[in-house]
Amino acid sequence: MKIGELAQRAGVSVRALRYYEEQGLLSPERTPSGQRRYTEDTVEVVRLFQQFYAAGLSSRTIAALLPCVNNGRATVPQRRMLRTERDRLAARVEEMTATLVRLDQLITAADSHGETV
Amino acid sequence: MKIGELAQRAGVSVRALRYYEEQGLLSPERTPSGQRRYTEDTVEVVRLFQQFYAAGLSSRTIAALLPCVNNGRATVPQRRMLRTERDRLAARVEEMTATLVRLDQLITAADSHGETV
DNA sequence: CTAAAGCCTCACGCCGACGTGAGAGTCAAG
DNA sequence: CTTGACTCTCACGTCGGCGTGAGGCTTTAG
Repeated sequence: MKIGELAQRAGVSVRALRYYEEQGLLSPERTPSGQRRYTEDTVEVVRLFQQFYAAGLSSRTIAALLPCVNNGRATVPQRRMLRTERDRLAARVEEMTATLVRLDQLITAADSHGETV
Repeated sequence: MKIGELAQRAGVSVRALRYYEEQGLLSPERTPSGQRRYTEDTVEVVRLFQQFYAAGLSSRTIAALLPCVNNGRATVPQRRMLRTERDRLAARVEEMTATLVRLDQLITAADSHGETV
């Protein structure tokens, strides 16, 4: 499929797709005239990228996870990477959960303090 | 206390403290010569800021939460803000947890695929 | 008293994930 | 065969949270 359709179906901008390619995350075929042609599975892959970006992973990190995403395979150091990133993400989730608790404390404090200030 | 001490005790840079002030997060007293003087409680406040920043909140958002942080009080719209931000954060935590699960899937897939590729 | 350390205010630099034209080629429909 | 919708490649702009000097006062230790 062409870049416009992929963009729409994956919920990102055309610019973003070109950027992902620049970062080594996508390598679409090209027509003789130079236009990009993507396969169906790319839709899901791009959505996964979005999820990773949203989780705070960088292009570099995502690029490093690519062998797993594409093949389901990975060398030993790649698997170490995977676990490292997993742990990093888990730590961030814990931090944010703690922050959530703090916010809740602030809310209950504010609520109990003055009801209709 | 002076800015350098606060920076060290709160674990941020002097530049960061000046930046927080620029964003309306801090309003320290000034000596006649213009130097900033902070109170003890500011140490904890700054740490809270760091926690909020780490959770992805912006300066604007943190500024909006200030009345609660400082007074434990808030007007009705401020409390709405608080809840909105809480919900936003909660949503992000859920997203990231989902991403964590995805990563775990990738890991187990990679592990079960080829043991010592 | 003097030197070093710390503080002050500009104000430009950086990085990452794109946005946003500019200018030009390409492709399907009428 | 033209028109309008897409696509291409530069390449600069943006935003947020600071880093990093520059140039100049102030405070503190010896």
